Amino acid sequence: MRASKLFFPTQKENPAEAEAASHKLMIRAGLVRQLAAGLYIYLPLGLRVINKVNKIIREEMSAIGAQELSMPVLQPAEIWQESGRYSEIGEEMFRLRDRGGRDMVLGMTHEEIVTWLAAREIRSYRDLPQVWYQIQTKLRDEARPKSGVLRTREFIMKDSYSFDADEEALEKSYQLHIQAYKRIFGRAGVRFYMVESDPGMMGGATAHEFMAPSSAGEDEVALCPACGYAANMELARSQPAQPQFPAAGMKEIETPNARTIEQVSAFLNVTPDLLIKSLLLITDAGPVLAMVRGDQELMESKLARLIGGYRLAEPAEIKEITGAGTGFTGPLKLAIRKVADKGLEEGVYIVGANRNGFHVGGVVPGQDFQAEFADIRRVRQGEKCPHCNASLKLERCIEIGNIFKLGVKYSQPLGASYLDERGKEKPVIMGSYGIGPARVAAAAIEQLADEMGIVWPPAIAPFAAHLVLVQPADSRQAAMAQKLYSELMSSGIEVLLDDRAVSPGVKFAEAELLGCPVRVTVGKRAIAGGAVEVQLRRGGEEYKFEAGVAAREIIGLLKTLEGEAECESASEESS
RNA sequence: CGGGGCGUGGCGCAGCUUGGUAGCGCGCUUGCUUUGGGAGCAAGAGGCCGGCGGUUCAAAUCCGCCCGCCCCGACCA
Repeated sequence: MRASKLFFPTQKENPAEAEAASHKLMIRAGLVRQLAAGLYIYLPLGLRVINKVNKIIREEMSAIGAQELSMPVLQPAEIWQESGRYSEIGEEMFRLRDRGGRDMVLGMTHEEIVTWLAAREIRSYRDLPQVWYQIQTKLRDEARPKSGVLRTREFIMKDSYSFDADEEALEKSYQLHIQAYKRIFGRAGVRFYMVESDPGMMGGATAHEFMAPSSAGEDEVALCPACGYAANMELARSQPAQPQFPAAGMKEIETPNARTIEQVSAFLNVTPDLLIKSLLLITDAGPVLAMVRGDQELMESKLARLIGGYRLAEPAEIKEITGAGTGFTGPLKLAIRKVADKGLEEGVYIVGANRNGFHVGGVVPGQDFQAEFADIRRVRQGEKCPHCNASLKLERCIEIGNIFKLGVKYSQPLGASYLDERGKEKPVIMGSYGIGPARVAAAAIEQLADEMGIVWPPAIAPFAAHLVLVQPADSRQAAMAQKLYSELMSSGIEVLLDDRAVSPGVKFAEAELLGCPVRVTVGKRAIAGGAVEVQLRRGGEEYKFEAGVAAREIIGLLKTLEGEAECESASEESS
């Protein structure tokens, strides 16, 4: 491709609305343009990158026997009513009506549709297993689109769906996907972790996420550097250090005006980990008291899995339910549902007395009050791994892929069943597996970019080589560049030839901004010395190759680069 | 949905407090020069100041409503 013909509107300055590095650079390098909140146009360079990612995905999906198909984005609401998600999912789903007045939706995912298909076409155990996948547009009316291409309302997604006869076979499909995903992200050149995750609205028991470490990410994961334990914070576990507890034996303590954990601990001159933080919450089923240790925080998603949706009680409600003002809430003599963090099962604590100006010391949970004990606290950096006692590390990540064991969540309501060897009808056991190609590209930018611009992993770069023709008007330079260009192209190397009549500074700066793995310079030095200069975008290493062998050398260099750039799973790297 | 910020040529911004001629840098066009790190000189083009309404002799500027975009939080297959 000649730069003089390529549409790649670059910008020197960062766009005002961009925050994330990938967002700024994708706009500056002319990869994307924003149409509206969460809606992006992919320009030629951006599309090339997405297509590279998709090509890797197709190869690896095909390698595990998955078959590509395509499904409608516009879908009848009926199917979503049958699965139950029409009412479960709120405003996040785009809903509309066709001219005949039928309720329709725009697909945010395709479990329902693919299961509808399976219900009609899979009849026998002989038809199983199947893995079908699609790389298609999905739509979600996101509450808050953000960070450029990382969270959008319309996006391309690879989704695959496995259909198996039983749990054992599902496990096999699941493992195959894990392998494929590791190969895909590895080849794409992004660092990633595979972590345990919350199945959420997808349903099912087991789920994992593939997480690319980046400060631009929205998720946080807990990682054990020793045994490899890795989990999304939504369900990560830990063993916190236990403090020295005082003797048991309840006694009321006067704590005038000491309401917060800090105030009470300062007033009584004890560390916050000897207190219990009691939060009064309101659910549809009435008030719930949630308790965590004074120095810890409630992990709201963990609690929500246990008690459903909730909100904090208003001061008036606290007064009404506990009989005291805010800051003196505690579990004693309170006849409502109580959930205490598992870490509180042992120890002796100070709790609110449900009486203004008082706390109660020497309280033994499980003895002085009853509660459901469950893991509802937020894991903190440095706490001990639940498996091996090493210190956990917390890291922000971009979710680039996820895999779920769905079981019969969709096959049952939508009637996807088969006849087994004995002629008995059984539900198909399903799994679902997603990858966001745009997130993979953005994660690569986040992880590798420098002050000058993007640094693409070779496998997903829009071009393998960026050939800078310094002075197109000089016929000797033009001829040398043209020859090299043709040689590389005929060997299947994708080259961007910068033949524009702009100053050299612009060409070099833009080559760095675009981030292709190697830059080849043909200028007056190449004419004088007979050798072209080659510089690696990543690391900046420079080479000189004689004009006659330059093409061959560059091809060899690219091959080496691609091999080197393959990322192992980041978690395996550390173990 | 709650909280905050922003909206002025294509991009980045100033002007708004204290109402009166719309400005800067980059980019763009033309010409000449230049050509290994975002070139120089000269001449130009380009803006219903997000929208509607109000106050005023007069509104980018003051007031009200609305819209859009970004950030934090809630939400998130």
